[in-house]
Amino acid sequence: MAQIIPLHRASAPSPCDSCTARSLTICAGLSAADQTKMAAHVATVTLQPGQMLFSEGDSADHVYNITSGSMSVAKSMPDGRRQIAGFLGAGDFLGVSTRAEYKVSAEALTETHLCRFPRPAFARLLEEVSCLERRLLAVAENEVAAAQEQILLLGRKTAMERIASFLLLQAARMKARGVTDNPVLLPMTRAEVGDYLGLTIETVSRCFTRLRKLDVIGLPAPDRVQIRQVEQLRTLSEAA
Amino acid sequence: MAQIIPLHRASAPSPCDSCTARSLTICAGLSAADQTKMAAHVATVTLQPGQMLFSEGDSADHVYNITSGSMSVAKSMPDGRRQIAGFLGAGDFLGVSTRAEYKVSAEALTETHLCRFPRPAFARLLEEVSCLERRLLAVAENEVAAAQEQILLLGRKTAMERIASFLLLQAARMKARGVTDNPVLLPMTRAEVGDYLGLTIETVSRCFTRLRKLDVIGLPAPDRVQIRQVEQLRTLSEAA
DNA sequence: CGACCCCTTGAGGCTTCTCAAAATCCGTGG
DNA sequence: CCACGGATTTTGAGAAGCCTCAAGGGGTCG
Repeated sequence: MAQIIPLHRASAPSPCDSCTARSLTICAGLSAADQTKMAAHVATVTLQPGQMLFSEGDSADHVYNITSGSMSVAKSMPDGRRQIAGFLGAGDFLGVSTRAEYKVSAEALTETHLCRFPRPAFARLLEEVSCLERRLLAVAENEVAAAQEQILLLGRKTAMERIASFLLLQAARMKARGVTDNPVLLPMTRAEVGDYLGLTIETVSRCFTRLRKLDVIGLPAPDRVQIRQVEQLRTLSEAA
Repeated sequence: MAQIIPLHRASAPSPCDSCTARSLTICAGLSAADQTKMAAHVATVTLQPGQMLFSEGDSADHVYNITSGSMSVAKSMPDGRRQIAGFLGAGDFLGVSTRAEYKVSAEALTETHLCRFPRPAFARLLEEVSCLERRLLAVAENEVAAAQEQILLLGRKTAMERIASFLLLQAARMKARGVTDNPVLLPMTRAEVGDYLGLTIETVSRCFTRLRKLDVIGLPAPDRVQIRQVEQLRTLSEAA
């Protein structure tokens, strides 16, 4: 279980202009003038593994953009059952929705750096930077498509199909980010994979073992998955 | 199983200005001039129950807005397993995502009327009507939040919890639309409820029966659910 | 070296699915 | 108005997949 550490325990936000220049995807392609406008409002936040950025029900005061690292976005039930809705990485947004409260919790998986915008500043930014809205809309549409895929996975796929789909998805995401996609890196624990796929850690572990015995994957380390037979994995991701 | 009827078998699209004036939510609050701009590009489409508007993989040539009726948005697997990602009603959008192909199928549950925008016209509209993008962003954010709720339901809730959550959600949606929210109307079959909740029709039916025997709900007709004990239903929606 | 955490493996139980059949609803036509 | 046929819903019995509970490795860090 993740520790819940108040945000102020994280390294204090500080003025930041490098994040816009480096890897804030939203800024890629913006004019220099627009980038400057954004940088003026930006602060950085650093989180250690297991630290919460915000929790379900917290007042939604800020919008965040991940500079580096990886996070999970989750919802919980009163009895402790948890479901991770998605994993986020560099360039992804948190808290864009215009609500009074966050509807999900956000937790760091690895050391993570974020850009933080106070909501009013972010709203002003939307006015000033004309193409920002278009970008956010495209991002949101992608999120919807990813969520629909996840809904199919959770509603209709078997444990093995979920694991196979997950590995392929993770590989595709790494490739899209320009990182080596084989072996696949899993910056999350088995518990987090399970909470993402709607399974228990035991079932996740058993599926990995079965895939290894079938020689479809290799497991050089618990957080490293060597894909040996992509086609077989693809078949397993939708075979009944 | 829904019949697959090519779109051209539906009533032919025809010029439409009434739909913008009446219930096209996107237009509510727009200036008269902006509404006129939109109407110029709009055609209407009418679908009968079971008719497909488009299927997964179809070329995404149009954007739609539902004027009246209800539809389902679904994804399928090669072996026929189907998962409904959501139900849509008056005011909801279809096909906003800027992709070459639709990633889901859209099917009418009841007789449905839609406004249809050719994609290029819709893109122009985004330029011309300044507040449209903001609206679409808000809509997309709501879709993401709804999808996350659905992900929690599919990943972690029991059959009974899913049914209870579904009934409460359906009641809330009807209330939001200004329709009577008790009894709840279910414009979809048990098969569609099952495909939405990741269950079989038998399990859906058994849960309804159990709720009826507990006197939590009444079933005056298969498509009508009288909620007798809201609090009990709320408890059941997250009790293990 | 030992404690802790995470991962793996095993045995048994429970929820849900599958397969099958009966009951109900609904539109059609006599 | 009633009888009929098809589709939908309900109910039942048995099977299967995943979860729960429990114990045993393996790695890391103090």
